[in-house]
Amino acid sequence: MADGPTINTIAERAGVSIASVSRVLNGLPTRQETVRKVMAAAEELGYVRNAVARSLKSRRTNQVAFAMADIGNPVYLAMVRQIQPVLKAAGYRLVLHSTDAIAADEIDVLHSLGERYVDGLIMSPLRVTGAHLDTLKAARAPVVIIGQVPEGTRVDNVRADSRTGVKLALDHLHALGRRRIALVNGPLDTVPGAARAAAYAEALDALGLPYDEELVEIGDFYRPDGVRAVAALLARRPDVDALMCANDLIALGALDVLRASGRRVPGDVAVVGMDDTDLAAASWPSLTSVSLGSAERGKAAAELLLDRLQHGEREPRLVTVPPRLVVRASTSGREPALPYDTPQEGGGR
Amino acid sequence: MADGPTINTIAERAGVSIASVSRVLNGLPTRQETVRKVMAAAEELGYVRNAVARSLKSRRTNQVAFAMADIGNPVYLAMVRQIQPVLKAAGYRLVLHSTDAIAADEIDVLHSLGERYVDGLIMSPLRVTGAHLDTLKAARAPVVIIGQVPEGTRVDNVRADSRTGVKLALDHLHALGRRRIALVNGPLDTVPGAARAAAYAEALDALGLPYDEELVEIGDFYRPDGVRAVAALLARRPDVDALMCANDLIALGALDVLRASGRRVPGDVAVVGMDDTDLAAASWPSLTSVSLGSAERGKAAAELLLDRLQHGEREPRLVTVPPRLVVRASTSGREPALPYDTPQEGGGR
DNA sequence: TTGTAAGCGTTATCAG
DNA sequence: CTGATAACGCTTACAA
Repeated sequence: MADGPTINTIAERAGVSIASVSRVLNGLPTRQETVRKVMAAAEELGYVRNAVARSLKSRRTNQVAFAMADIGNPVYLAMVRQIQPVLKAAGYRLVLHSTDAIAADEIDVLHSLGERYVDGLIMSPLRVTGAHLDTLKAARAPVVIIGQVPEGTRVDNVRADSRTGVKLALDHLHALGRRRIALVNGPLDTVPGAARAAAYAEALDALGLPYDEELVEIGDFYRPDGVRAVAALLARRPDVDALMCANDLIALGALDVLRASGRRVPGDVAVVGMDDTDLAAASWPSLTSVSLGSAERGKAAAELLLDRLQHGEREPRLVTVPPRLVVRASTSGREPALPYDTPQEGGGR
Repeated sequence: MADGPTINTIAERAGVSIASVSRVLNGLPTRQETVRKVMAAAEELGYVRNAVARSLKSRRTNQVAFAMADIGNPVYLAMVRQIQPVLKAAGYRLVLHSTDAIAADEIDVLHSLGERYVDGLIMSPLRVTGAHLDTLKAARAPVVIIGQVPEGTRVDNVRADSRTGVKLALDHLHALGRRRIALVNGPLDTVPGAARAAAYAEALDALGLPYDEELVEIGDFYRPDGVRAVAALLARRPDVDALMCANDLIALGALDVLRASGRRVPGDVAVVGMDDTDLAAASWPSLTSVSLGSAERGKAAAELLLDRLQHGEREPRLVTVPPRLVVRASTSGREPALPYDTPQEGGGR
C-alpha cells in the first residue's frame, strides 16, 4: 500500500517531461521512441492514473448517483439492476444513496451535487415537496427524476402509469366476472397511494361499477399491513370477490388472510398485486400483478441522464413507461407448466 | 447549472484571502469579524465545498466501493442493505460494482483501486483465483473480502459457515425422522457449491446415515434448475423424504415439482432452503431455510473496513458469522399465526 | 515532437 | 490573526 507512482515518477524514470508522459498516456501524437520509454516505465512502476486529479482538471468524475428511499425495496432494486449496466457500459461508476424517504435527506443529496463528486443524479423521491423543487432548480448537475413531478417542472422525468395499470387490473377482474372489487391501498399522502386511489375510482366508473367506500381499506405498504387491512375488509364485507392490492407485499398479506379464513384463491376471491416483484412469482398461488415497469424506468432514467451528460443543454424530456398485467394463478387459477421459464429472478449463490 | 463559486469567489466578495476563507470553512481559529464576512459571502453565493479538490489535497475520497457478482442476488442485496447505513453513518459514500462473477472484472476492480477514487473496498468474489490473490497483494487501498480465501492470505476477511449451516439443517431433518435426505446442489466448482457438498457428506456421517450418490443432484443455482434437478431426483428415488437445497431459489423449484407430483410438504417430503432470503417467507408453504447471515456479514465487513481506514496498519482479522436455522412450514408444517411479525422485507411502494 | 508553466479548488506552511 | 505561496496529480496552451 505504498504511495503509488505519479506521472512525475514516470517522467524521471523515462527521462522525459511530465507533459510527454501525459501525452503518451492519452494517446496524443508522440515520437515512437518516447512512447516506448514512457510505456515501459509505466509498466515497470505499475502506474495507474489518479482519478481524483484527473477529475479536478477535467471537471468530470465519471460517477453518477442514484438516490432512492431504500435499496431493500424490490422496486428500487429492479431499477438499480438496470441502471448499473447502462452506466457501466458508458464508463460511469454508480454511487448509491439510501434516503429512507426522508425529505431532508433527499434535499441534502440534491444540494451535495455542488460538491461535484458526481456528474449527474437519478432520484426517485416518494413525495415531492416545494423544497425539493427549489433545490432541484438550483442543482449544480443534471438530474433525472423517477416519479411524478408537478406539471411544468423543468427536469428530465420518467414516470410509471399507475392509472392505466389499475385499469388493466380492474378490467381483467371484471372480465372474470368479479363485481365487488376492493382496493387495499397504502397511505394517501404518498404519490403512489394517491395515484392508485384516483385510478381505482376512475376504473370502476369506466366499468359502470359503483364506488363503495366499504370496499376501500388503507394501511401501509408492507405485508403485515396487508394482513390487517384485509382482515378488516373481510369482516366488513364478507362478500368481496376480488382484491386490488397497491403492491405485492400487501397482496401477500392478503393471501395469508384469505387462506386462514378458508377462502379459495381465486375461486372465492381473486387477488392482484402491483409492481410484479420477484415475490409475485414465488408465492403460492402465484400472484397476478401489475408491472409498472420498474426495470424499464430505471433503464430509461439512466439513458436520459447519459444523453444529457453527452449533449448538454436541451429541452427536458418526459418518458412514460406503460404498465403491463402479468396474469398468474391468483386470478387465473392456472399455475405455469413445469419446468417453466421463470424470468431471471437474480441468483442466490 | 452555472459554475459554482469557489473559495476564490468568496475571498473576493468578503475582501479576505483564500487562506482565511479556508480557515473559516474548516473552523480554525479566526477573528470574529472575518468569520462573519466569510460566512455571509458563502451563504449569499450558495457555496459548496468541491469534494474533488478536497480529495486531491487530503488523499481521501470518503468513498468506499462494494463489488459483488450481481446486485439482483438477494444475498448481496442483504449485504448492501447493511453496508450502506454503516458507511453513511461514518461519512462515506458507497460506490457499487457489479462484476457478473467474471474474474477479469473483479481483478479490474482491485486494480482500479490505484485510481484512488475510493478509500477502500469490500469484495465478495464467487471464486478466488491466483490472479485475485496477486492483485490483492498489490492493492493500493484496504480491502475486505467476504467469502473463503486460502489460509494465510493476509487480508481482512468475513466468512459464512455453511458447514455448520448444512449440519443444522440435516440435524433438524433427522430429528423429524427423515432418513433419505437428498442434496440439491449448485455447481461444484464454485466456492459455495463445493462447501455445501462437503458439509453434506460430513453431516450425514455425523448422523450415522450412509452417503448415497443417488440422493445427490447438481444443477445451477436458479429456480428452473431446481425444478429439473428435483424432477430427476424423484424419478430416480421416489422414496426420498427430505431435500436439502443449496439455496432458496432451488428450494422454490423443488416446491413446484413436489406440488405438481402430488406430494405433500412436509408430510411426504420436507424441504430446506439456504440463505433465508425474502422469498423463503413469501412462498407457500413458507420455506425453512438456513440463514448464513448475509446481513451480518455485510455489516461485519463494513465495520472491518472502517476500522482499518481509521487505524491503518494492523494484523488482518477474520470474522466468521454463525449460521442460523429458520424453521418454517416446509419442515414443521406450521405456518406462523396471523397477523404475524414479518421481518422487514423491504417495502414496495 | 517536446518541455515549461499555468491552472483545476483545496489545504497547509510560513512569514509577517 | 492573516496573506502569500506551495503543493496535491493531472491536462493543456504556448514556446522552443
